[in-house]
Amino acid sequence: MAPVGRPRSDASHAAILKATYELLQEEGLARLTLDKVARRAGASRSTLYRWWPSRGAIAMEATLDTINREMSLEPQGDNALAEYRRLLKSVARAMRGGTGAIIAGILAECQRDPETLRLYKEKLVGPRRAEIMPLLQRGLADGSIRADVSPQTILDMTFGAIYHQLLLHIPTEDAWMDGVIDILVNGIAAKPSR
Amino acid sequence: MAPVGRPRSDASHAAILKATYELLQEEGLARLTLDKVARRAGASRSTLYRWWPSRGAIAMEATLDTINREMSLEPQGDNALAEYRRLLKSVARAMRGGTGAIIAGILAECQRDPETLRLYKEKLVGPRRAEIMPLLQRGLADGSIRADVSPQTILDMTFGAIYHQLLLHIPTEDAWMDGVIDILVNGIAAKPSR
Amino acid sequence: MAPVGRPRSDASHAAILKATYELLQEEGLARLTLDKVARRAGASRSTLYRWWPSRGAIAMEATLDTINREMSLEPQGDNALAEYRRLLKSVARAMRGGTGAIIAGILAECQRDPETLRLYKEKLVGPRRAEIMPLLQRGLADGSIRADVSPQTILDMTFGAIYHQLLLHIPTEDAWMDGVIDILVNGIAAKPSR
Amino acid sequence: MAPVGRPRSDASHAAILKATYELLQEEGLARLTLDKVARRAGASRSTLYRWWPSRGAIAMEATLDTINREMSLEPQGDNALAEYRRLLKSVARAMRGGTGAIIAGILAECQRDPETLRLYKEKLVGPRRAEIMPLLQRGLADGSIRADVSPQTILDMTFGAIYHQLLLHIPTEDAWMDGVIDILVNGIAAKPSR
DNA sequence: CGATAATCGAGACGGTACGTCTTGTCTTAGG
DNA sequence: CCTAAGACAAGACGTACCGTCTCGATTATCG
Repeated sequence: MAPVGRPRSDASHAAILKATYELLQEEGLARLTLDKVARRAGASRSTLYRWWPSRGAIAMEATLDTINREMSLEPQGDNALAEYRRLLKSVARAMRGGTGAIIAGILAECQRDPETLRLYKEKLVGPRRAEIMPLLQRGLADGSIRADVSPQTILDMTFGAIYHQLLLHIPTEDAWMDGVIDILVNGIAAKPSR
Repeated sequence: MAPVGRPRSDASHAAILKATYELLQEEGLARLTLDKVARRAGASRSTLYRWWPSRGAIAMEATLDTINREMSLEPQGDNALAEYRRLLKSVARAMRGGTGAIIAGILAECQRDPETLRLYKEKLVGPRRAEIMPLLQRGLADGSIRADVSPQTILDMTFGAIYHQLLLHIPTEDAWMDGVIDILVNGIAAKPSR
Repeated sequence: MAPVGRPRSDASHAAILKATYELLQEEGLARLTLDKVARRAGASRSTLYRWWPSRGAIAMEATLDTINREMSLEPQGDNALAEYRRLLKSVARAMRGGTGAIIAGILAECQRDPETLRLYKEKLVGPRRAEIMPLLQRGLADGSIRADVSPQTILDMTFGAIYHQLLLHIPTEDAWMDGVIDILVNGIAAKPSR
Repeated sequence: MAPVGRPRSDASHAAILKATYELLQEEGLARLTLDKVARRAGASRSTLYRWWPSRGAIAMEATLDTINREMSLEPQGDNALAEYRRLLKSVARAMRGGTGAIIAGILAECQRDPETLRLYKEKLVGPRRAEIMPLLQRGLADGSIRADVSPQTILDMTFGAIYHQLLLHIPTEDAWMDGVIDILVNGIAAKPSR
């Protein structure tokens, strides 16, 4: 049963997300106003408020595609730790671009608006972790990762370190990432001989 | 050489910081307005603008005492790693209170105002790290910490993990902190036999 | 061609003018702030700024009705000079009330804001003069006013005298007005026998 | 008995008046702030407040010399009306320059501050009228001015007309002034034959 | 086909905070 | 006692966004 009334305009929806993403790259989330988005998208402010609960929500949806693409990992046959190492370096690299700044902005927005935080956890943190988790599970299963560490904590430390740099506007250099990974892998790797 | 003109009012200065701290605890930095601060402090807005460059700067100064007190570490004679472990748990504990939320707010403010970020690094991150660094240096010196890890990176990972939880509004439970410390210490500890 | 967007609120518009007029009577234009107007009118400051370029403009519009009503002249069949005499006394009388003080305030505001001066000439001086001019023209036509005086100058002198008293906060008493009219009429009346 | 303490600084006093006069010419009374005066005069704001009750008072004192000089009339042996005519034209001419604008500003200021109005009447209107009055008295005495007109009213009309033009920022052209004088003199001149 | 209903744009509305400016008072040190 | 310097409380200014609202116009489904 099709809904009654004029259907939602896909063109408008897309234009809004496009405008938002452009503005995010140009000025960052802190300087983003819904009015500027609406004007650039040729939309009206009411349309924005109709479909999104908050500025953070629009920013998140506008960035999700990019984020997912840049961070995505096609699993390769290596052992878990090697693969994890490769993954982290690709994440760090992705974060050096504009995407890192956008995520930092979203994280900041989460401190002003609980709804944005909720969405952030649901749409960004959750899926990302769900994607990586199997890798760590595999490591736990095959014994390459110590059995007594929580994979969640591993992820907390990983993303914590990366995001902390982002928030301080310090680029996540490869060398730095190597250091982090080194400590991390040493910390979680099962000790062969004990 | 005595300064000319009416001297700065200590009473006003103190009242402003007090009012700011109270408001930070009650509503958080996101809801803090200079007007509310001025009104509660019995000060005028111009006085605020005279002495502080931004909202973030006031918030930082108002919180610095508390932060420094809560995070301070009186060094004890243990070995470096044990002491570090104790330190981190005390930090995590401090962050569970209102102070954690305030710091998360400041970190968010840093994303909107470069000056606040500069002050944050200078007044908060710098001193804190300078305070802890000797501990890690001691560990490096006595061989309890692997010689090939950067103490800066250790701190990045430590605070990164803690602050990441803060930003996601997840309390830094003792058990979680134990897990982090465990990975960290294992990751940085020199392996006795290899 | 119907205007697009939400239409202007007449209620708000009226409430603003009403509030302005009340405040003008209570405290005068010098003490009038847009904030007080907005608050009393239950409007927002942005609405005021949207529709009026300046404080003076609001004050003028708010007073125009009253001024026009109080100064209006229903022409009577007398000869021109007699009618002019009656008109001036009615104007002087009107100016003894609060309206005179308001006009003095507007005239003062004109010295601080060119736009207000422009509006004053366009909305107040112009119409008023246009209304009176036919009377003087009639006098000129029927020979009761000397042909070599400019009606504009007559008006300059008339209103100049009255407004000068207003600005010095000297009530325009009937006796004084009689003196003015006497000089004026003698000065402009055609001499029958020469 | 000599007064105790540091004597009033004439240099400061003079510098303040000079700075005020310059600023009045450059920007007008409406844009004049005591702060700008103090800064340009190298004085402190408290010194201004010590010696003058208001902005208007400083402006008035700063302008009085100029005004008195520009408007001054050295009486000549003509008959009263001819002399009055000459006087008015000189006043009108003086008012075409910056002085006219300054007086308009003072008149405006009088609407916001009663003290300035009081001073205006006392220091400016009074002396000026006292200076001209003998002229009119002479005319009354020698019968060239009608006995039944009040000299005060004559002055009201004269200055009223001139100031009204000033307030509307209309230059007091010689031709216009001639028209005014013509009406006035005709209005007040004793009719030889009746 | 016409009624109904939801969407869209435009833009006005009441609010709130901003950062700046000016006012009049005060508190120093020093002449 | 006066002066320069300058801090202070107060409060208005004009601007910028916010989230809501009220329109006319558009575009679909359903009777």
